[in-house]
Amino acid sequence: MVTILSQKVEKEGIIPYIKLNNVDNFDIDKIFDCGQSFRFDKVENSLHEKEFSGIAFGKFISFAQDGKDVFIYNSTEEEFEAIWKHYLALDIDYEMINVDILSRSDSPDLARAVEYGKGIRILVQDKWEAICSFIISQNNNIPRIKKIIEALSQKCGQKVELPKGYEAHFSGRSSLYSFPTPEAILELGVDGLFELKTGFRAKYIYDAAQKYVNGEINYIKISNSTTEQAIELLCEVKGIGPKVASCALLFGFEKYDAFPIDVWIKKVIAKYFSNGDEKFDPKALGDYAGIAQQYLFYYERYINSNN
DNA sequence: AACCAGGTTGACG
DNA sequence: CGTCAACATGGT
Repeated sequence: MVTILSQKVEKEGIIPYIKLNNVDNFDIDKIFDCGQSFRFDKVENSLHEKEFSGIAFGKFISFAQDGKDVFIYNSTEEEFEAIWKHYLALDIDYEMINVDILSRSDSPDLARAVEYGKGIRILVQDKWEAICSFIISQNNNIPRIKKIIEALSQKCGQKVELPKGYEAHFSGRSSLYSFPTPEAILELGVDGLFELKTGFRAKYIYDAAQKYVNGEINYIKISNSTTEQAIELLCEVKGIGPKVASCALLFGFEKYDAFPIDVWIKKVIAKYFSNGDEKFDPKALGDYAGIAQQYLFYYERYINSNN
C-alpha cells in the first residue's frame, strides 16, 4: 500500500529523508489540525505544500506533503517501519473504514462529514502521553493545552537534539524536549505540577502517573479489554471521566470504537442524530465510530467557523 | 468585565 | 439517578 520511493543518504548538504508516493486518504494539515495531538506545529515557509514537525516517541520528526507524496524528515527506513508507519496509521486501510462508516447510516450529514474530513488519520500515539495529555485537556483550550504540555516537557522531559541540517523543518515553536515519563512526573510532585499552571488538574496528573507506575493502570490489560471495560479501568484515575478515557483509548490504544462525547459532538448528535427522544448510541456507527466522530467534529467546527 | 475553553468531581435534591 | 456550582488559568 505504501512504498518507499527513495531514501537519500547523508552526504554533503543533503539530509536524509524518506519519500512515500501515491498515499491516499492522507492529509498532513487535517491530521495535525484536528486536535488529536499537541506537540506538533506547522512549519512556516516549508519547501513543501504543507509540513508539520514536533516531538513523538522521544524524537524530533517532520512530516511534509506535496499532493499524494509524503516526506518524512529525520527518519531512517528502519525507523519508518518500526515507528512512523504505524504512528501515522499508514498500515491501516482507511478506504475500507470510510466505506464501513458510511454503511452504518444513511445520514447525508455523515456522508458530507466523511467527504470533508477525508485525509484525517487517527495517530497511534504513546499511551502514557495520550492519557496525560487528555487529562490536561479537560475544561481547557488547545493553545493552553499545548503550552502546559510544552512547559511540562521542558521541566522534566529529556532533551531532544535537532539534527544538523533540519533547521528548515523545525517549526521553532515546539520545544525540543520529550514528553515526560510518569516517573519524572512523580519526581516533580503535585506542587511542581501546580507551578506549571496545570491548576486543579495537578493532582489528577499525579494520580495518573502514580497508577501508571504502580500498575493499577495496566496498559496491557487495557489493550486487551473491550472499549467499554477499558473506559471503566481508566476512570479509576482521579480526573479521568468517560470523555478523557475515550480520547486516550482512541488516540493511544487503537480503540476505534471509542467515541468521545464533548460539547461539539453533543451539538452534532442533537443536530443530525436525534430520533425523537431516543438516546443516540455510538455503537450504531460501528467499529470505527471514533473515526466517524473525528470526521463529524472536524466538519462541525468547519461549519461553525464560516458563519 | 463577564464568559468560555474538546470535563470531572462532589454535593445536593 | 439527574442536575449543578466549583475548579485554575489565560484569552477574548
